[in-house]
Amino acid sequence: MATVTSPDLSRAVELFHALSDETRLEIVQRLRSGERCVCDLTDLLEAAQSRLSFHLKVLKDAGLVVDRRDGRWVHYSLNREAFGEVQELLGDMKPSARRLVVKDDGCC
Amino acid sequence: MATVTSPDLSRAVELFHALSDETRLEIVQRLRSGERCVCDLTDLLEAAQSRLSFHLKVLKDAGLVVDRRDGRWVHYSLNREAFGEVQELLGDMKPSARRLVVKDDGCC
DNA sequence: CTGATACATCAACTTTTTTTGATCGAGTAT
DNA sequence: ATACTCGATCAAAAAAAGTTGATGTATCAG
Repeated sequence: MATVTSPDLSRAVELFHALSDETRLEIVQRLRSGERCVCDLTDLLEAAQSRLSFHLKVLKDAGLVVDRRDGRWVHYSLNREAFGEVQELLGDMKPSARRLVVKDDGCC
Repeated sequence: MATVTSPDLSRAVELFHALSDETRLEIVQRLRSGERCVCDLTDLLEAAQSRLSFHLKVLKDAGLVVDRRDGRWVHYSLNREAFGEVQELLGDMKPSARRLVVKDDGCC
């Protein structure tokens, strides 16, 4: 049971970073309904192909999406596990319900 | 019931962005156990005061932390609500358990 | 083989974010 | 008042992230 008290902050940073861009969140939205090829996404988002490729790579590197080659198309889809990972991280970060009171003898 | 299908992506971006930095996540960790003044944090994280001030502002603007002035000290603490908001967003983003199959007549 | 299509990658450039050091204001203590 | 501390803010510099257009690679069609 990893608490976020010491665990890989880097991993959390990577995941949150991947989710901190509007284009990437739009991609995620589109993928919610199922897998899509890049060409679909360029149409749907009206974005340049190299731009989408860039963002898909960020998402893929973070593990949030996976790709599947099919002939000359590459289909991307969400990776349920990674999203679970984010939720878990978040659970660890949330202030505990009954939070410890820090000895408040004056301050500093 | 807001699905992430149209809702404020901007808000999601703001929240995820605030969480996508190592220094800020360290701050969040420290605050888990209760409120802290900036001076505590500069000690704990061994970071320059203006640097912490900057990151605290990012967290505060996103609503993830709140501050409370007490004499010449300012105490920061986590805002449980905002973390709940992130969890909710995430729930909306996660691929649905049984995901719709997109008509896959060829492609594109 | 030749041409076309889907996508990745690269380099140059632009924009945004982060760091640093200095300065300012408010609150305290003497 | 004077001096000191906590912390916000600002400007300049550095670093990181994103965009764009061109080129490369693989696959498919003819």
